[in-house]
Amino acid sequence: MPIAQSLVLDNEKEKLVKTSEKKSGISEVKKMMALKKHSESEKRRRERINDHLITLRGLVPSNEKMDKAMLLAEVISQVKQLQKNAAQSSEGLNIPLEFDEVKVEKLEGYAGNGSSSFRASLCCDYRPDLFSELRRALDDLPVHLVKAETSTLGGRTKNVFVFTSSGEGKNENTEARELISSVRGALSNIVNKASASAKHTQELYFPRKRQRVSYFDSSSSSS
Amino acid sequence: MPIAQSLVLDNEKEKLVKTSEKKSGISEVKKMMALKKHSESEKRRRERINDHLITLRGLVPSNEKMDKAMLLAEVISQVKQLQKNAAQSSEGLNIPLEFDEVKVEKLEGYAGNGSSSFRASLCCDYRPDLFSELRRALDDLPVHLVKAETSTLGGRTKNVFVFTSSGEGKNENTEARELISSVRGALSNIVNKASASAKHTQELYFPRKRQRVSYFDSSSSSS
DNA sequence: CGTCACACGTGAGGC
DNA sequence: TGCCTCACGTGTGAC
Repeated sequence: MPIAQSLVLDNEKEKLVKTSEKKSGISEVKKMMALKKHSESEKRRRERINDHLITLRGLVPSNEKMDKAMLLAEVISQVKQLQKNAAQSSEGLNIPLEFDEVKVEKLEGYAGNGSSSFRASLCCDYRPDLFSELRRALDDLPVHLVKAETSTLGGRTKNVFVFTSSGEGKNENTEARELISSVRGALSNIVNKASASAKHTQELYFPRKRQRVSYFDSSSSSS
Repeated sequence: MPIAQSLVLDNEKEKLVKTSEKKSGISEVKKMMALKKHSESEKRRRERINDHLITLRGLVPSNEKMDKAMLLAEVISQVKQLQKNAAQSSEGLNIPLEFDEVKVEKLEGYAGNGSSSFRASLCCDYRPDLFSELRRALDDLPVHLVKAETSTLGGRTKNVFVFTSSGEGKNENTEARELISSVRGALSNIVNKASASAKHTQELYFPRKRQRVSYFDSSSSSS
């Protein structure tokens, strides 16, 4: 179709110059209006997208000077990171596992003063005397408890302790190793005692939907 | 600059016709190559951006059928939500406050199925019967407990529950409001009872260093 | 000069 | 058909 050269776009605003002769008139102007609508609506679309990108720029820590692709990459890593954290704090870390576990480890962060801090966790079936046993065990150890946290779900319980060594020094690493192993031993005893007396092994895990959750007691039938 | 009309774009592929006279030949070819480079580079840029958008599509819960703008909106709310959660769980959430507090709120994130989820927290002095009272109170309420978490520090305790409505619907918002207020009422009762019987107000807050921490019992002398 | 990132207008294809 | 979204090539301005 040799309509080429028939249209020249002026640099003036929306001026349409027709150099050919035949079939002039209405259809052309209609096309133009359609095109105009189209380009305006496309502009709106771009605006919408870019507004969202601007908003996102405000949400990521790193400041202005990033192009679109970098921004999106940042957002991606941000989301991944946050999701991981959320998953950790709501699944991995705080929701009791379905198998028994004792973990003791040194925390790399500072403890404030010189002494290092530790994190111990144990996961087992819940039983009423668990907490008093734990307290007794921890009182007997040369540790300084900083934080205790327990979560209970579906008859299982997970307990996390953060503590520092009581500070009666000798070599730091030696002390840390001894402390870790004694804490681990104490907690393991408790967990093993628990599983020895475990007869109420009902609902060790739950089918992920509509599970009935009892708070601090797996046997009471509740409401 | 009257270079206008000097260039006419043919509808043929990449044919550039110069209607003026001088300087024909090589420079035109160069221009063409430059244009080609340009468009290829633009294509790469678009690819980078779109790849990131694809990745993001995989990270948001809601599935495929969203256009770019909606996707970005989703990402924005997702990021905001996760940031809020992260802030909550890393700051205020886990360390018991030094003043009593009851908070119940609707969580904005999805609960998976239709029903919304809620977060209730209360902070008060620890006392031995606290947990059984809490359990009784929660059993009496039409809630479906998803997660329970308690932390204890310096004779104070903070308890956080995440739950969904039991789903016996009516209007969602109405139900949510009623649920929130009844949960708040129940928890407030417990906290107030606690502070009423509070005589052992020793060490309500601690000087941040070398505090003595008791696990689940602020009054017993331990060991 | 090249190169980069952005906005624009336009064609294609889906409802 | 009209309106939408998307990809493309190009114009432009900043280093």
